[in-house]
Amino acid sequence: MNQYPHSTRLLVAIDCIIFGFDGDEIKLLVIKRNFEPERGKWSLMGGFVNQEEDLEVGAERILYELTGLNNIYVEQLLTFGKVNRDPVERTISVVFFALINIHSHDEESVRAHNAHWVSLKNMPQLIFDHEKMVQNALERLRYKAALHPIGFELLPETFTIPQLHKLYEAIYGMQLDRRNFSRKILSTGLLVDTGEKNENSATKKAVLYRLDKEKYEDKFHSFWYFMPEPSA
Amino acid sequence: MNQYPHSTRLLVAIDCIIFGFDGDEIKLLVIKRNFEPERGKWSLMGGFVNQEEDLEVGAERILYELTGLNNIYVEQLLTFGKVNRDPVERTISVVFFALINIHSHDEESVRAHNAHWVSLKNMPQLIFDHEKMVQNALERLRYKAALHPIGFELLPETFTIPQLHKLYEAIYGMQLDRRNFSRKILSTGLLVDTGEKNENSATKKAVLYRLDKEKYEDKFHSFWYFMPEPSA
DNA sequence: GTAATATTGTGTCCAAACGACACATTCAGA
DNA sequence: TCTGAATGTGTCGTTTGGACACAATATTAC
Repeated sequence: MNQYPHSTRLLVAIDCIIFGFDGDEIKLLVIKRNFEPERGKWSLMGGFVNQEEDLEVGAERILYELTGLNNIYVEQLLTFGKVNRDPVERTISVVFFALINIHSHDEESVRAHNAHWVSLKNMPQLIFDHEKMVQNALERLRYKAALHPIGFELLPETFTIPQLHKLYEAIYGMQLDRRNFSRKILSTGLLVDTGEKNENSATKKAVLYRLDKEKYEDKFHSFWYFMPEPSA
Repeated sequence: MNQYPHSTRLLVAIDCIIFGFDGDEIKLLVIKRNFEPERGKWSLMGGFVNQEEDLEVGAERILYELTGLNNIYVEQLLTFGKVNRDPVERTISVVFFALINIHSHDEESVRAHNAHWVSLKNMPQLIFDHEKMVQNALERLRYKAALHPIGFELLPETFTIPQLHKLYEAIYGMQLDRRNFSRKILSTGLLVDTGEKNENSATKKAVLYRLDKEKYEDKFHSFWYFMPEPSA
């Protein structure tokens, strides 16, 4: 098996950025470590890569372990590998970032792992280089959400345009004109009117939409704004 | 040192996508392997991560070894880690992609490594999952070049707008209106007229421009097109 | 039951940007 | 000096985007 005997082998970890949206701001799911090193400190959910496990499978295993969720939006972010990033032993960390509906996870499992949703504006200190990972993930989220219809992953199956509007304001930390936003979103043709209305509202009830899955799949890899489709 | 004794350690490699532009099309620098396994086949330039070496440093070392170049544009792409991607032994590969001026590298060194520039449209078979890596890098190049002033990395210090135009047509594999492209590029304010002209031309000589480095640094992380700057 | 208030849906207007295209200019070579 | 190919600049009509007004809906207060 070992035909590359000259080279050193390293620990390979997976860390997961898990974003949710509570209706007001973007939140991050972090755990309070109950193991050494850094017991009691805040950290991203993570684990080591198993010998016979693909990286993506490992990420899904770790996400499932914490949230009880399958089939969620996951994408590989970057790999962090500074020599001294883990004081115990050199460890390469492949970071994934996931978007979930904040109300859909398994409460039991989250409690068992000592996990909590924290606000990005008010984030506790995280171990190692985990804060850099989060910063990087936030940039990626902003990047992608500006170009691809990715925001829906943070909302329930059906949602209103005002909810979507608040989500985008939270992602970019800025105010967006309500009416122009609505026009832009509707012009994508990705939203389908369910005919129902949001009963939770205290005033005028907003129309509930759902994603047009087919158009979503089709359009996902195209830019919303800039370029005509590359050909080859 | 080994305080994570339960976990398996894996080989970690670095592979480098190196793009160049010959005036007509995007080219990729690949090597003909003179070592096992897969001796004699085409492959990306790569190497293993050293015990005491950051990933970025490793990538720069490998790029320097092949091209003799420092201070070139390098960015981490993705990490490939399928269990059986390397038939010899499980190896995680962190892939970087680099953009260089195709005429600036060290000819000696490239020859010594059996390296060649190949056309993307006419690419030979590559070993392992290297073709996927290239495909992925091409997508990233298209993505970034549409949003950030990254194309200049593939051109010499001074260049003409027709050259830049051809570069973008090559990147996207499509025709772009010459006049509209020119207007768009000039409106970014990133180009400085050097006062000189391209003496190689057989007809009307085009004006040579160079990058305004300061504006380049300032604007690099902002989108060209879509969003107003995110605040926090 | 009616008024007040907050929220949602739709529309208007003007300026900026974009794509399609015309025309004038410059250079090498016939 | 004429010709052809490439380069630089401009025009025009359409579309898009941002700023903003107004109407419709539902809850609550009186």
